[in-house]
Amino acid sequence: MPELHPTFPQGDARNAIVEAALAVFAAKGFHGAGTRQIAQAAGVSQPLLNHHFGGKEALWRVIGEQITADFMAFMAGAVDLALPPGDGVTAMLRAYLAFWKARPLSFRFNLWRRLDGLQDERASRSEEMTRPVVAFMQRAQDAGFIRNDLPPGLAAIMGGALVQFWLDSQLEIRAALAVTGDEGLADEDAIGHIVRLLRAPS
Amino acid sequence: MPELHPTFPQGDARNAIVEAALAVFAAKGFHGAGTRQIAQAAGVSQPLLNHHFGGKEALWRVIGEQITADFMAFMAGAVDLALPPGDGVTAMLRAYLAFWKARPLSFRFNLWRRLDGLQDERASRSEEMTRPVVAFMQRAQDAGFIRNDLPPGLAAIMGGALVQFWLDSQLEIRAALAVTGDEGLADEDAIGHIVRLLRAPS
DNA sequence: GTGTTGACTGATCAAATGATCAGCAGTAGG
DNA sequence: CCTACTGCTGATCATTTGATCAGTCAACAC
Repeated sequence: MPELHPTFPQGDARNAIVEAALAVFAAKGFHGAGTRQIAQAAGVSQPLLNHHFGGKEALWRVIGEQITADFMAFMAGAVDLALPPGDGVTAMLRAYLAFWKARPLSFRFNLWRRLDGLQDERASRSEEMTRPVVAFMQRAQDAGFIRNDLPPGLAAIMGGALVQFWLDSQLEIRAALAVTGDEGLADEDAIGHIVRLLRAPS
Repeated sequence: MPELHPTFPQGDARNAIVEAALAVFAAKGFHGAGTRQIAQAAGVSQPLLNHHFGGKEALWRVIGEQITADFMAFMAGAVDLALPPGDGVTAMLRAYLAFWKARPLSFRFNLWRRLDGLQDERASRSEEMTRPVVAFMQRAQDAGFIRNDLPPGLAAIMGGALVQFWLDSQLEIRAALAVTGDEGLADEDAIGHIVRLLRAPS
């Protein structure tokens, strides 16, 4: 089952290359991944990769854009403005977590991308990704659900950061919990804790 | 001014290599960095790098361990068990932020390391790094300063995660704040917000 | 049939990689 | 003076890198 939405309906080899490249890039990053390894994982010859994408860097960029597009589409469907603020915030964080949890390779690819990527690309991307979320958070804040002692943009992005952290650092989290003998937490518990941090004190 | 504590008192070239390697590794990661580029930045010949460290990978490991050691030493001096819980938590987060803020190269190196590094290395490292912090957080929780509706380990590590996020994502934070016309925040404001999230409701 | 187009591959290229080796200079010990 | 050792370098190694090129093959148009 492919992690990425197919780029071309019938482009068999092409999609195979994209999926294989995603896996290799996610594991070793841009510089660590070799075109031959990608080609082998895709079951095609190495020149074919250049034939379809024009080069390793272009392939990298195609994958990155595909992930962003998938994410935007998913979130657009998950953010429901009709929901009451409380449920809405929870649903949003839950969707965010579910999306990446279902796409571990894309998640790791994005981690690499953040280190490699150029600054301006990063800024514009985050701008477009956070805008709707911030607006939603402000609404929840106005409704008295989210604490109002911090800017809505910060509340929104901190929620995202904590979910990101939850996804990224299971190892560290488990270690920290073990210090006091606590056991691991389920995803739903994590969402609950994060929402509670952001809630207005009742 | 070197970012790393000198490894050898008089090892002139050796320390130059370490500093140069830190810079190049931080910029491009392990696979993106070339030994020739490191040598050139250090003002020495490329074979000298092998002569002193035995290889690129060993050099990478030396730097990583040096950063961890510096961090541990710094935090040990910054965590003051005599402080009242509230001030102690604030001081701890402030120290954490100050340490990495003063060492942007080391910070970025560590980001790379987290992606490259082997899992077991990661686990043991985080284990040893978080243990004292968790213990401290539990004390602050018992004293009623930190909210008690989440495990102390989670409180400790979430505080760290938010500071980390603050350091790592200035770009995204600025973008999110701009959506509602808010301007940037000072470090001290960030610390304040983070502590407030973790505080017990009064 | 012929011609054309596009997907695809094996062979190969120039460049860059990390590592190695022989040797140079300086210095300390005898 | 000789030896030994250490810090250091230029030259060079084998390997791997991403990219290119010529050419095969099948599908399709006419």
